[in-house]
Amino acid sequence: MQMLRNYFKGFGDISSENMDFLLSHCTSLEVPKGTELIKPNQDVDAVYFLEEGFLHYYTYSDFGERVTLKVVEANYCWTMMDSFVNHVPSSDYCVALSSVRLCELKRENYQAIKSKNKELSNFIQSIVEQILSAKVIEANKKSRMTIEQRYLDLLENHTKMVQEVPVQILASLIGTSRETLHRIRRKLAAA
Amino acid sequence: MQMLRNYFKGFGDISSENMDFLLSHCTSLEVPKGTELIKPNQDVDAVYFLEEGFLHYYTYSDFGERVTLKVVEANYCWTMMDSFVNHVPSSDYCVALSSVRLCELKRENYQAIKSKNKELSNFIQSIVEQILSAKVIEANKKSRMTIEQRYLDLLENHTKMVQEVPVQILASLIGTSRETLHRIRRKLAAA
DNA sequence: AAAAAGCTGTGTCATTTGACACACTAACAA
DNA sequence: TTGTTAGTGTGTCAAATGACACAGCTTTTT
Repeated sequence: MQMLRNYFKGFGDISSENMDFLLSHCTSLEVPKGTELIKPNQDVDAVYFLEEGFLHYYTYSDFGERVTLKVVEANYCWTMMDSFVNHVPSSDYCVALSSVRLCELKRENYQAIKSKNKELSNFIQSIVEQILSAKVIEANKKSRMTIEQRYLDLLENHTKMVQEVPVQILASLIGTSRETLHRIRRKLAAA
Repeated sequence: MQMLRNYFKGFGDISSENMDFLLSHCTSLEVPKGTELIKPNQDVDAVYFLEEGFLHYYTYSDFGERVTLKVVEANYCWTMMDSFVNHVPSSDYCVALSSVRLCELKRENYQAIKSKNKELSNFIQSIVEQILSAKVIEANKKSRMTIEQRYLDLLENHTKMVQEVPVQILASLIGTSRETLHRIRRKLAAA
C-alpha cells in the first residue's frame, strides 16, 4: 500500500487523516499470471492501481484482430473508464501478463471518499483533472511519433515493459505488426 | 449561449440558479477565419466551447511535419489541457479554420464555480469525469480502426467537417497523407 | 485586375508494410 | 516426459503508402 500512498502524494498535499481514510477504502490483492480481470459484458465497478507486474488491456477490431489498447505497468492507475463512469458493461478484456499485485478502489468507496469532506473531494477532483491532462498529452504524443519513435520511447521510458511483455503485444501497442517491429529491432541492433 | 446551456444540461440536472451562475461566468466571443487563438509559449488560461465553425488544433513532428491533433467542431468543449491544468506554456497551435463563435471560461471563473457550492462542484467533477471517459473511448476507437474506417466514421458522424475542412487536415487527423486519403475517396466514389 | 498563396486531383516510382510460411525455442499441462 | 501451446526470428512477395511532381482551380492579397 506504500506505493499507492506515494502515488497519491504526487497529486498534492493532503492531511494524514484524509490520506488514511483514502487508503482504508482500498484493498490489496494479488492475482496469478493469466487471470482474466475483466471480460466483455462485465460491469467494472472499481479502479485499479498496479503495484507490480503487467496487465494487458485489449479488444478486437472488426476484422477479428486483437488490438492492444494499453499495457498497464506498476505505479499506474487504471480502469475501464467507460464502464466505471457510465455504468455500462465493458466490451474489452484485461488479463494479467504476469503475477500481479494491485489495489482496488470500489465505486461505492470512491463515492464515499468524494463526499467525506471538502479536502478529499477537491483532491479527487484534482487527480481526475491531472489524469485527463495526462491522457490528452499521451494521445497527442502518439500522434506526433512514428512507429520507430514510439518503440524508442518504450525502450527509454518503459524498459522493463519491453523486456517482459511479448513482442506481439508491444507491436500492437505502438500500432504495427510484430514483423515490422522486428525489422525495427534488427535495424537498431545493427546500428 | 443557449447552445452551451444545452451542452451543460446533457451532463445532468442542476438548479436554474446554479445554471445561471455557471453561464454568467462564461463570455461569448467571435473571431474571424485565420485567427490564431493559441500560439506556442502562450499560457492557456481558459476553456473554450465552440458554438459555430471549426478550430484546427495542431503541432509539428520532429521532422517538421504539421500534425493535426484535433479538429474542434460546434458543440464541443476544448482547451489545451496540459497548459490549463498544469499552468505550463503550450507548445502547440490553435487556429480558426472558419469564422468561429465561441464561449470562454477563464481559469479563475472555473475555480469560482467549483467553490461556489456543493452542487456546482459535483457538477463540474461529473463533467470532467465524463470528458475523461469520452477521451479514452475516442482513443481506443481510433486504435481499433483502419484509416478507411476512420474516414467513414468522419463521413457518418462529422459530415459538415468533411465538407468544410481541407482534405490535408482531415488526412492528418486520421493519420495518413492527403494522397492516401484521396485514394480512399476515389475508391469509395467508384463503389 | 493581376499576382500570390492555398487547395485539389492525379500519375509515377521507390520504399515500407502486412500477410503468409516455416523453423526453432520456451513455457506449460497432461 | 511428452505433447501442446505460445512466442520468436526470418524470408518472400504482393499490396499499400509516401514522396515528388505538376496542372488546374479557388481564394486572398496587392
